[in-house]
Amino acid sequence: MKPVTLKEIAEKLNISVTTVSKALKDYSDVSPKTKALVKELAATLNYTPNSFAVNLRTKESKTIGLVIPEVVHHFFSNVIKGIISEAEKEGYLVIILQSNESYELEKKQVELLMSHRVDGILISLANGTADFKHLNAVIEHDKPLVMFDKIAKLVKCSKIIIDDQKAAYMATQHLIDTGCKRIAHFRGPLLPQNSIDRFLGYKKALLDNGMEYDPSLVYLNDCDENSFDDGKMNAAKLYQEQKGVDGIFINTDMVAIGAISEFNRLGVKIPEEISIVGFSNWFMSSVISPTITTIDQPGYVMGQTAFKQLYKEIKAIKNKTMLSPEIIQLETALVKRESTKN
Amino acid sequence: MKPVTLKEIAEKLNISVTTVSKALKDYSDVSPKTKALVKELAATLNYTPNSFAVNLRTKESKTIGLVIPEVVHHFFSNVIKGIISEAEKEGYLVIILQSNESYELEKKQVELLMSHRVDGILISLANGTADFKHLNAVIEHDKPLVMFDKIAKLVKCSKIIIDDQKAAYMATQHLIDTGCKRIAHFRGPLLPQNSIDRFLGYKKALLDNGMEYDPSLVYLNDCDENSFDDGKMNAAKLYQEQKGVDGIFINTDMVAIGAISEFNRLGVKIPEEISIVGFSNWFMSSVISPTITTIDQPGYVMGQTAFKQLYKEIKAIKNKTMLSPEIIQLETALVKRESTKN
DNA sequence: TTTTTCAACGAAAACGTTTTCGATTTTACC
DNA sequence: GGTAAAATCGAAAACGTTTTCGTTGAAAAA
Repeated sequence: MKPVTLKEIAEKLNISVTTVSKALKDYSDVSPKTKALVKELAATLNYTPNSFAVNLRTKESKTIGLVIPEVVHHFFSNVIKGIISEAEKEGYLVIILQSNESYELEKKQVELLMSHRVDGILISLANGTADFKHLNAVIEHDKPLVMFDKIAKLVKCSKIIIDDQKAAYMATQHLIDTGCKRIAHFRGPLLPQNSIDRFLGYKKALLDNGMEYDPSLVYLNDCDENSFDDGKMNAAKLYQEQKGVDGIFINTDMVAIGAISEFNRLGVKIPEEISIVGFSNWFMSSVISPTITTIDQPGYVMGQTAFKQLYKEIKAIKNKTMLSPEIIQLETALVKRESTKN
Repeated sequence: MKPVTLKEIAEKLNISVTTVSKALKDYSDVSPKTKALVKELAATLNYTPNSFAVNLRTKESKTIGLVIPEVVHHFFSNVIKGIISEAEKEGYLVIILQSNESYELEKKQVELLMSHRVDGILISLANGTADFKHLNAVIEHDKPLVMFDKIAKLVKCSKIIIDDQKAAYMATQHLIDTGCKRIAHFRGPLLPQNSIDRFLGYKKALLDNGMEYDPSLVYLNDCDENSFDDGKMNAAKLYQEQKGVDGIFINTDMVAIGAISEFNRLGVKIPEEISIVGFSNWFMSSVISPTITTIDQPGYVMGQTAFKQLYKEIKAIKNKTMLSPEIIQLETALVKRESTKN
């Protein structure tokens, strides 16, 4: 059962392929009569343009690539959903690839997308990525690239982010406002800009409130991941060290959940003995006990915004107009729940 | 900065496009010398074949489509990951689309994928899907189609599933074994095969153990979704009705979490007063308090298996060999936790 | 030497579409 | 009736590959 082509329609109607093509695209130089004829036959034959041929001719595939560190992740799931839904509105399809937080893999995936000639690339960096040649290569090939969430400041492209520093400041300030005197920070992996900014926000909030900044209260992760077990381990360590900590600002809800789980096990009361603020506002943090005070990170909207920006740039390149990169900051909000006092 | 083509390589080397193409694909009728020459130049020029042209010529895109009800979902995230990772091994890319549990949208998405001429389609049905014309159309166009998790028995294609009935039986049996005398069931939406089979397993376990099956203890969902709020509502309803229920087998962990949250609020002790078994083994069910006894549903492996089967069928169609549809059942296991007695 | 075989290459068609540009016909205008 | 303008169509090139089938020249066999 072969797919029907323009040629077949043309032969059946005794007209040329050219006219058929034009009729279907409502060119002004084909008469209303033949247009009607062509469209009718096309409909009954169930004609669909061969997208391979269209791609070759138009040099675009109406497909974009998306590279994220991890698919199984509440935040990124929401981003994916935002991207897909927005892309669909413009007739774009989305190819998803993961980097597994590995620079090597991320590089490979970007190159794979380039060789498949997607119309643009959306990326959130792996925690380990410190070299940006693969990204600059994309830009040099005149292919639109938009980074979101985990970005590299050094790459000249549009970026969709939140103000991590401000959000972290807000989170820490809330701990201070609710009476915490000695506040620790679980900061996650070393490299990504996110971790750095959240740490800076934490530090700034302390200093602005005339509190001491004690580096020994900042707990790093061992690996490049923000995992449940990291939360447990850091919580256990903090408990052991007995430094009089009464509040923790934690990099990610997943880690916060691990910490809470460990504190529950150890019999540490939350928020009475230790208050906790997480980051991301996963669904999970609203159903765990105690529910977690956290920073709402708008994943869905970030996905939408990222695609919209990419789409703008795709169109710009088609029209050969230059567009300078934009940095778009999305709003975050503190969500107060049971893991902090009020 | 235009991409380099075979033609340019040919001109630089003063040979024909044909020979260049053959050299790169190691045809036997080109001399080792020219092969080396071509390959070297191709490497330095950073040649990558124009996939649009290759697609048009070979009539395949090395791309498959995936349609799922919902992206933001722990189980489906794992399936996606399994599919992507397996697809990558064979050089396939994955386009993801959602149906939002809507039949209309599902139909549209399938047609969209067909018009983009993917090499095959993987699908997990929307809860509302009761008509299968859009799926049969795929098969009639000789395009491989594999269904997983939420399937339709009536469609003649390969299916990757778990034995829902057996798993539900196991779950219910566990409630019985741990002393429950009056067991309710939250069954989820009406239509999907999953719900039906899990319900049947529940019922069979009761009868096999000489217990009464009471239809009034089966709670349906209002809408086509398995939501947190459904769990809360059904739990509240069950609490109000005071039917002496001491155990519940719940369709999905998400609903179970809602129910637990409501029981916690109402002061109902779990598992002392009511035991609960969920379904799916989400990560969340291992961190909530109490942790939930549940059925482990292998999402990642299901994704891998689904792609492998699709790949087999893609190859079969290329070789024009017939392949009859396969039904592959994956193993599930009961994960005992705190929401049931022991 | 002549014939046969084989190695190495290239011309050309094909995949199905889009678009430019020219050709033809019809209509409008004086 | 003649010319100009507008309406309608189609030939052909192009996008970049892949693959079939011939062609050439040289080596091997006779």
